[in-house]
Amino acid sequence: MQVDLACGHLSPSKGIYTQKPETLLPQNIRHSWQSVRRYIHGKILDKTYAPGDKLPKDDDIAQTLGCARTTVQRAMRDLVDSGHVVRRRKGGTRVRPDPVTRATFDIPIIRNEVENANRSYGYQLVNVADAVIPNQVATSFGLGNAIEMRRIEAVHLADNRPYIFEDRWVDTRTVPGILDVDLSQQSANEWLVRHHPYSRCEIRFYAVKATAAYARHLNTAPGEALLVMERTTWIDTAPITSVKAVTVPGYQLLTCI
Amino acid sequence: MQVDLACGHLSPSKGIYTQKPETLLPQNIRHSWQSVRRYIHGKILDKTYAPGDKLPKDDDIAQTLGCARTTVQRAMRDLVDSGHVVRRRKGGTRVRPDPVTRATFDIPIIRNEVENANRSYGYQLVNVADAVIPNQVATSFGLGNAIEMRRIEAVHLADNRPYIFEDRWVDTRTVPGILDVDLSQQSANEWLVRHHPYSRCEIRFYAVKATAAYARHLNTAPGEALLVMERTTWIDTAPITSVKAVTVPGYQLLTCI
DNA sequence: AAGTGGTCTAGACCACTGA
DNA sequence: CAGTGGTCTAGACCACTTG
Repeated sequence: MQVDLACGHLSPSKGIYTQKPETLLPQNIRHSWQSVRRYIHGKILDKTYAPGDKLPKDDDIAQTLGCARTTVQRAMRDLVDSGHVVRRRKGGTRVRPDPVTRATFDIPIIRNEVENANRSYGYQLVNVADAVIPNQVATSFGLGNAIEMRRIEAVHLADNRPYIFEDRWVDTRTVPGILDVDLSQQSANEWLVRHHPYSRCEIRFYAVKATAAYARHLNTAPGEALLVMERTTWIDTAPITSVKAVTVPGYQLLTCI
Repeated sequence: MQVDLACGHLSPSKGIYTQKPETLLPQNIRHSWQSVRRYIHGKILDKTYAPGDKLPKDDDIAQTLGCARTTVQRAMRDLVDSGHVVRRRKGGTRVRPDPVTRATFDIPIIRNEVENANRSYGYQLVNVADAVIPNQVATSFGLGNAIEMRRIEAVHLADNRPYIFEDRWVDTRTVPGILDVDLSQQSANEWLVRHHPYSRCEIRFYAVKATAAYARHLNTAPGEALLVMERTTWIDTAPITSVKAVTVPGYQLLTCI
C-alpha cells in the first residue's frame, strides 16, 4: 500500500491520511520518495522549517515516516537539486538561507535547433585570424594576461537567413589541432565537440546593442537588442574555447520541462 | 578497493586499469557510480554509442562491470539529468539523438542578490491597476482569450539606483487575496511566494530595446539593450502570475556551478 | 572523535510500454 | 504479455566536517 504524505501548499485539496489510522502506522506504509519530498517541501513552504533552519537527520525522518533511509536520501537529493536545501556531512540538512528559483535550459546544437523547426540549416565561415584576445575574453577565461588565440567568426543560417552569429576564440596551446582544420567545410563547434570534450563549461546570458558588424552579419539594424549566449570551456584548467553566440532579434530561450 | 573505469576523452592521460589484471575482475572491484558514469560517458564521447544508439540494459552493464544494478541506475540517472541519454521502460536506454548542453541557473530573490553584493536593497511600487492582459501575456499563460488581471509595476533598487523593473500580471481569479494586500509595504513576489506556491513555472530569456517607460523606470536611455527574464507560474493549470523582470543594462546571468 | 550524509549491495517487486 | 527501467528495503561501510 502506498499513501501520499502531507503535501503542504502544493495540493491543499488532497486529503491526507484518508485511510484508517491503523493502516497509517509507519510500518505498514510504503512511501514513495516523491511523497517524502512533498512532505518535506511542504514543511519548508509553510515555514515549519524556515530558511537557515536545520532539518532532522535522515535517520529520524525515516523512522518518523516509517520508510528506509535510502528513500529519505532520494527525496533529499531532489530537494538539493531543486535548490531548496543544503546538506553537509556532520553538518546536517538545512533549508537554503537564500531561496532561489532553479531553472534548467537545454542549449541545442544550432543545426539541430534549426532543423527541428523544419527550416533548412546553413553555415558560413566569415573570418579566421590569429590575434591577441580582448580583455573581455581574457576575463571569461580567468586569464590575467592577454595572449594570442585563433579567432573564428561564422554565421549560422536558417532558411538562408542569418540566425546566429558566432564569435569564437580558440586556445591554440590547448587545441593545436584546430590549426589544421578546414573550417569552411566543418564548423569549429562540431570539430571541437568530437575532438576536445570539455571538463568545465561556464555560460552567461546578456543583452547587447547590435554593433555595425553584428547588424551586417545578422542582416538587421544597428542598435537592435540582441540576446547573447556566451560559453567558455576548459579541459581541467586549460582554456579550450570561448564563444559568443549572438542571436537574431526576437530570439528567446525557454526552460526545458 | 575502488578503481576508476575508462573515462574516454575526459582524462585521456589517466591510466586505465593500471592494477594487475586479477585485481580488476569485476567481482573484486567496488565501482563508484561516478566511475560508471564516466565509463559510459566516455563511450558516448568516442562514438562507441552514437546519438540514437541503444545502450545495453542496466543488468548487462552491471554484470559486465561487476557492480550492482543500482549503481548503474545511479550513473544513468545522472546521464539523463545531464541530457546525454534518454531512458524508457521496455524501450531501453538510448543516446540522445539531439545532443544538448544543459545549463542550470539560479534565479535569486532580488533582495538577496542585491544584499549579497553588499549593496543596499530598495523596493518601490510604481503602479497598480486592473486591465485586460495584452496578447503577449495571454500567450505566456496559454490563454486563448484576453481576460482582466491585476497589473503591478515596481522597481527594485540597489544602492538607491534602479536595478530591475518588474512588470507583473496576477490572475485575481486564482489569487483573489492579492486584492487585499498593501503592495507598497510588501512586494507582490514575497506575498505570492508565501501564500501561493506554484506547481509549474516557465521561464524565458530574451533581449529588448528599452522603451521610453523602461528607460524612465531604470534611469537609462531609450534604445538600450536590456535582458528580460520572464517567469510565468501556475497552480495545477490555473494561472497565478506572469512577470517580466527587465534588468538594467549590463546585467548578466551566470550558470551556477 | 563522533555525528551525519553519501554510496554500495542484493534482492524483490512494481510500472510502464513496445511488440 | 514480456522486457526494461524505477523504486524500495535493510544493512553495511565510507568520507567528510564540525565540535
